[in-house]
Amino acid sequence: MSGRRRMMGQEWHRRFKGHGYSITVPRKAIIDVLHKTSKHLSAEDIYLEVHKLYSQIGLTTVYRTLELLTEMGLIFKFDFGDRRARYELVEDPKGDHHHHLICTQCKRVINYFEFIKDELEFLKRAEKGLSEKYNFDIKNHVIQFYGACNKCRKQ
Amino acid sequence: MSGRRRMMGQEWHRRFKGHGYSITVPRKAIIDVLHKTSKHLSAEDIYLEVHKLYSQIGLTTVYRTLELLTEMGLIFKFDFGDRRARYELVEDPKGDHHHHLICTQCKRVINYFEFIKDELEFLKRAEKGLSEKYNFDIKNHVIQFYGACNKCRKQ
DNA sequence: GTGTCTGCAAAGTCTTTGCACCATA
DNA sequence: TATGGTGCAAAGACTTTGCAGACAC
Repeated sequence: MSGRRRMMGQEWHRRFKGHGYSITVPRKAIIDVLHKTSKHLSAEDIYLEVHKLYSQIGLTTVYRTLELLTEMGLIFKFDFGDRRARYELVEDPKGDHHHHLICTQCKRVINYFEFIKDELEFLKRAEKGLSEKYNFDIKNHVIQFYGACNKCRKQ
Repeated sequence: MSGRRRMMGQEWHRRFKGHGYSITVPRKAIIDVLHKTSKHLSAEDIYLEVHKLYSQIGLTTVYRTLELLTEMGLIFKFDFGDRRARYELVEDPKGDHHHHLICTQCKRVINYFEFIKDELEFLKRAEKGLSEKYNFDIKNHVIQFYGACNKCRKQ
């Protein structure tokens, strides 16, 4: 794995400009927070974190930025069943591609990193076929497994 | 395809009992609505539909039933980006397994039915491996592709 | 300089909860 | 008949919107 794939400052800049948006302090701060974690943060989590460095940045801006990033396909917006949206960088901070196991009872979410190679083979074919058939520009994908976690299945 | 796989009355009954719940008129009505569509209905959509036959059934019951069914793993709860939850039977009404292409710009959702066989091979391995490693009882899975639909990519 | 972005406060909207009554097993 | 289910109304919580001032390029 030569060359770090994760987007650095310049890259974000380019993407923002490409979409006609400008880079601002709040937006950069929010991206940084997402960069530094592998947790599934809610808008408020992010707000609180950003607030430590830039106390003047408001929750509204966080929501607006997250919507922007979601639309650009730079972050994922999840709904794991507790009723607040959770956000995650599409490009994992550590460069590790992962997906989720979600317990439908206790709502616990487990990140898993296995079977990525198997996944790739399948995805390569599917993405190619689907984007041609539906004329759809596929940027990202999500795979989730639902069921009962070790604690809940005992009950 | 011998033997219809979709759950009939008896089967739902059994599953409800298994979880300690009872079958009631509202619950059956809600399941029926989901059975008869391949659309992604919101709680209110379902309420309105159920209301045609049973005008006394309230929106609250719809929400409570949907939560129950989600927890039991009988339906999926999606968040496609407009801000209301959408529900779908895990076992497709027509018996057709499908997944979604989601446009992050206009929020359009396309059901696709291709590559299910490829998917199966990959899933079989992943599910086995993951459920063993995490001691997780996998019941369902979701695969989604995000990007720009044919209309939005032109812009 | 000009269009975009931001913050605050207020409003929205989907979803959940409290409580008394009713239905299921 | 006892426990769980339902409906209504009210509350709750996350998220969005309006508007004036500030900022990016």
